[in-house]
Amino acid sequence: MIDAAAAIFFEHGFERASLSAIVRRSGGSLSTLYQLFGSKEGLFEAMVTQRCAQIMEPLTTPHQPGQDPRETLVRIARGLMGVLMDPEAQGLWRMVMGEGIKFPRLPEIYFRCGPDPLQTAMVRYLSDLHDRGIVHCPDVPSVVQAFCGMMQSDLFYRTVTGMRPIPEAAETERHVQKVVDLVMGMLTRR
Amino acid sequence: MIDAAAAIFFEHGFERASLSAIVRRSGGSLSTLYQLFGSKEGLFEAMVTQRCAQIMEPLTTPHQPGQDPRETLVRIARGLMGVLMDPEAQGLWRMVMGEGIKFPRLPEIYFRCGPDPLQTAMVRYLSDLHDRGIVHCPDVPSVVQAFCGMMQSDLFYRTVTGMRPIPEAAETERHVQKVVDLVMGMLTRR
DNA sequence: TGAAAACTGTAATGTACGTTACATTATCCT
DNA sequence: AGGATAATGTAACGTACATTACAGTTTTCA
Repeated sequence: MIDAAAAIFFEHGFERASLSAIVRRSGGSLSTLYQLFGSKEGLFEAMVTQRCAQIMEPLTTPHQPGQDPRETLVRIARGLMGVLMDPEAQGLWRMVMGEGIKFPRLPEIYFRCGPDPLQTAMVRYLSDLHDRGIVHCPDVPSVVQAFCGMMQSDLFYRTVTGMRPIPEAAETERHVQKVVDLVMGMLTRR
Repeated sequence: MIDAAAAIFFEHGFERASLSAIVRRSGGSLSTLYQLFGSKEGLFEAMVTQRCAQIMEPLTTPHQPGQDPRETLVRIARGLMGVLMDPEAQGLWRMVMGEGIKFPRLPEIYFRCGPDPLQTAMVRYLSDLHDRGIVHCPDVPSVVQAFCGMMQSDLFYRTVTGMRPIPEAAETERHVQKVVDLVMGMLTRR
């Protein structure tokens, strides 16, 4: 039933999504829906909570400090790119941005599941590299911020708004390489 | 009347905004609204079109090639930051991201008024500096993308979703300086 | 097996709101 | 001034939909 809710909510938005449509798709009954979630908002929150954890899960994998830094960054960037270009994750993003003011718990859940773990893991990883003298980076948080910001470029915004289709793998890979190049420049320069 | 529509739409979103509320606020009459705009969607589009041009206007100012590059970048970054942290612009952003799928004309209008002019102007400016040997930058578009991406950091996302209040001027200025530092690093390095 | 709990289908209720109709009033132009 | 044009106020219409009520059915499990 949460799957059906996700599909309908992500496609139409909160207000336009009708509970009858969700029930029709999920196969359950309206009564059970109210039994389980209490209200439309309850179902919405439960769905977002579940999907946040599920969609963002690839972003929480820790990084082994022994590997080549560039390869590690590329791996992280590819994982992030995969999430950014996932149609369901894009629906979730639109929900968080569009309904976040009406539902303050949405941004909380989103940041706690996605950006926060990714950024703390990256800060830990890069700080470790810096401490061991492998890279020189006096301001790790800023570099991590820069990395995340650069990943979410026009490519992402134009896709999430439907202005262009999901890009080919080659195009996302080019973007990954470009961002990692720029970040590596920030790490090795003096 | 467009002012009232903007206030109500930006605060509540398209579906939750009621035409009666807009009329009550604007002082006009429901009949005139339909006379002028034809429907709720018509008013919405007219409002977004008007506000896009108005809000994004500071981003379209051209740059004099004679000035110090860093100062120019700081000036651009401050202007962009001013727009990003403007409550009305944030409402517009939420509309474009949240309702863009239902209203494909919204992203079109938005990109044409905001990101597109800013980026082409910056590309022109930096290419000129490169051609004249003032900076070294073989891939200007990527640097411009990086600049725009870094400006829209967590600071912006957490503010636009209501997770934190509009930041103090000192905080935005720190962010401006940090981004410009990183971009200058991309321009001068080898 | 048999009762308790959970699930289902359908109908009813209430409400909010977009949209239209229409009669009335104000504004403009020559 | 006076007719044409636009603006206003109000009421009505229709619809979509969240929510509840209730009676019937299935599942669970001891």
